[in-house]
Amino acid sequence: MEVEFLALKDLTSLEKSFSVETKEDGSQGEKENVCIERRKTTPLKTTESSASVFLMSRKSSTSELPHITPVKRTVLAEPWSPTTNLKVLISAASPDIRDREMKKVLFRPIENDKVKAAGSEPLVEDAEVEDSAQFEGAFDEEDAEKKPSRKEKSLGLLCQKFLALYPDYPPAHSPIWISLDEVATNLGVERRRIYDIVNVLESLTVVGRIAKNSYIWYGRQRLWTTLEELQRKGREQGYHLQMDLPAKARRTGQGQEEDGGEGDSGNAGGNRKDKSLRIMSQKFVMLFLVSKTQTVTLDAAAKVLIEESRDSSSHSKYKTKVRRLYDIANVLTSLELIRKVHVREERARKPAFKWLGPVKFSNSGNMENTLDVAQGEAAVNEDFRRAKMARHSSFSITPTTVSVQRQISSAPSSPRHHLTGFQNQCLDYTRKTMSNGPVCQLQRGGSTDRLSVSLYAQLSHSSTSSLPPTSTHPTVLAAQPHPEHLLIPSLHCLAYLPSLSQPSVVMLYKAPEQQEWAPAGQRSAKTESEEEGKRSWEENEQEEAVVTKKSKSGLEKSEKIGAQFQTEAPVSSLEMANTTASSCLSGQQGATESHTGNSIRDHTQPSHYLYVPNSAGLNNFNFLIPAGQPPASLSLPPSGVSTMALPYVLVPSAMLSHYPLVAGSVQQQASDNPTSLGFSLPAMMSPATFMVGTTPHSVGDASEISGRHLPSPATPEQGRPNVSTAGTPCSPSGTRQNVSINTSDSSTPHTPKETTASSSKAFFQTPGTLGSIASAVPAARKRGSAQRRLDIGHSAAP
DNA sequence: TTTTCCCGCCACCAG
DNA sequence: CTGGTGGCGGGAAAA
Repeated sequence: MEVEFLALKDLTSLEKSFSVETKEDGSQGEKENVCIERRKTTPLKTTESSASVFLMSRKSSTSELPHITPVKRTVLAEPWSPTTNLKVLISAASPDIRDREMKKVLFRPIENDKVKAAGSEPLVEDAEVEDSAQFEGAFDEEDAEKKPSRKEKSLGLLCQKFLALYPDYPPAHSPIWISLDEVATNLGVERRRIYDIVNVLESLTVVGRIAKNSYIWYGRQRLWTTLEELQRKGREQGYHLQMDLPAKARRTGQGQEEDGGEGDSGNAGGNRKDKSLRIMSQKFVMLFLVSKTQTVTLDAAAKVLIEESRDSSSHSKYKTKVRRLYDIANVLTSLELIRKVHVREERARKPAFKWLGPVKFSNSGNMENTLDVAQGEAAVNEDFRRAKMARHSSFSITPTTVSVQRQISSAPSSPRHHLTGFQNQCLDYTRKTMSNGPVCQLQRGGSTDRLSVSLYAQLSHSSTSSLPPTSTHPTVLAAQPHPEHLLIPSLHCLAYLPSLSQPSVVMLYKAPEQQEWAPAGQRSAKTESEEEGKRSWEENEQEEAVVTKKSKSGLEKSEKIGAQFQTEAPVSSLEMANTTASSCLSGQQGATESHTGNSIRDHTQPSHYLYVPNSAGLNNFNFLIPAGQPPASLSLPPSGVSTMALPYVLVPSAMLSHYPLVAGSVQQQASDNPTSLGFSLPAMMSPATFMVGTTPHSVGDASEISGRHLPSPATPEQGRPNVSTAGTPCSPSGTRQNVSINTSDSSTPHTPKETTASSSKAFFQTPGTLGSIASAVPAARKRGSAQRRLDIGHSAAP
């Protein structure tokens, strides 16, 4: 696994190399800091959102800096495509998100520019990239305007990214550890935000708390069981009655649960604190589960919750509750358990949410572990499907991808855990994907078969974890384990999104076989989803929210494109993406032909691609590297720096972002984006070769960088394999080499630290693994400390 | 305007 | 204390 990570990193690094210089800015490194700081300090923050992540590593050098001004960097970072890409993918998965994504996408280039302007960087990247630059220019136009909008920072989006980092169904035997610090760092947000997400996830047992800053990722394995329990509890409590009641009537017996209730769900340690968000989340979910309509209005939920808490339900209380519910709803939406709708009640339409998850838990309770869940379940339960539908799970990251594996390099990092799980997951994902609403539409397209393209993404950042010591992460150990598996699964996997904001790399590949996958059940699911989609269209009112948005925002474009196959439905961005990818792989030409995915699908070309989001330097371009390919293309020199030559495809990020590119319908895009995209895929894809410098590992560097204790490779923790080596067999592509890419050295002078650090470490590590620490930690902590100071100041000062 | 909800202050708590 | 958590609500961006 690690390998993979490494690989990703490497990839990242590659990117970096391009842009290398960015790193040099010292400041840039820490996004975290940046993020944090910037907010306060600069307005710039706007953009920031998540993107920044990767950079973190750099920060290593200066632990202190963090606070300092990172702004520039941030900016830089953010804009990037990586994030964007994610978003895109995500969006594909879920419409809502999509919208946001779309919007966002547009601007990144701009941002980049801005950044440049900011001056911090050097831009070298640009220079290097030059070509790209040109392209960029083109793209820029499109981007031009966006900025940071609030949406980019939304909890929902953040949650998506978070979810994308881990597999829905991690292997039972190898738990995935999560370090909040790392996550925060990777996602480029403050910890505070992560708490919000984690608390909700914990309430549903998607994660379980182990210790401070440490959580275990359960994914959806326990979710169904938890939901079932919640349903039971909800009934016991009479929530269903309450729902019906007017407002206050209910009160019936609520008291009991309150805090205690949740227990099983997962909270490990009971804290009273848990109270609110966690409990509130469970109660909110209960309301859905006991609701006949499976639709709950915020208003009703808030009232019910208020009563329980017995608070005085002053208006302010109500307001506060509603705010919290929005937070929860955003997370649940990301989980695809609910979706926003509007219910018109008497006079007006009220915001409400509709449950998309399972309602009947026919199976005996424990599905969780079962088989590996996904498959079995999927097949079996409709409910599951439903749940799945939504998700963009596809995005989830699974780590494993081959590419990743390969890499490994040094980083100590972490978390490979994911990997293990993958296999299963992969399957699942696909299914999900299939099933998912968004995707579902494929059928229409006529292509029943989907291609399975998988995207693997990785985080580039190195988050180096700050916590090295933590130690506890057993997971680590586990994780590594069997690279092989990884590979296999990968075949099936539809898509993995890069989890992070910056996925450094994404692998796209098409499954060789075509599958028939969708078993009847799934199909049905699809159908449903489709139907839903239709309804929404038809129905306008309620659901529309989602749908509409899509259409409005980016969708139109995509849809148009997609139209060929589908109409209304939200296009499955994924497909689009897939298509694209596949097309690329296959030969570019296809794109045109295949407007639809079909053609593409047909192509069997399996190919794996490594998708390298353009990072800083190349704003607009993304590289698709045929992984599978022949190694020939790649060569790795054994020793440290080596350069690889890879055939690659440049894809304007913009395009990627808008899925549209895919189909060949460049035009459409064009329409959207005014100038930019001029190219059609085919064109875009021109293959080329590119050299990447590799550095074997930067691990050391990283450690150095951080200065911290970082264990660096050696880290005790886990035994993670560490590093290097890695060699995991990568899969299909076999080219692990690519992976290795990493590095730093590459061409630029840069600071190794940064590069390495960032690149290498980060990826997924889990919880404390990496040494990255510095970067990550600092930011968070610093921030925290800062606050503290403030706090202290208060208290003390007086 | 209203709906959403980001942001981060600040209280709490465990170590 | 110190640092991790997370309640809470102001206020501003979306709708």
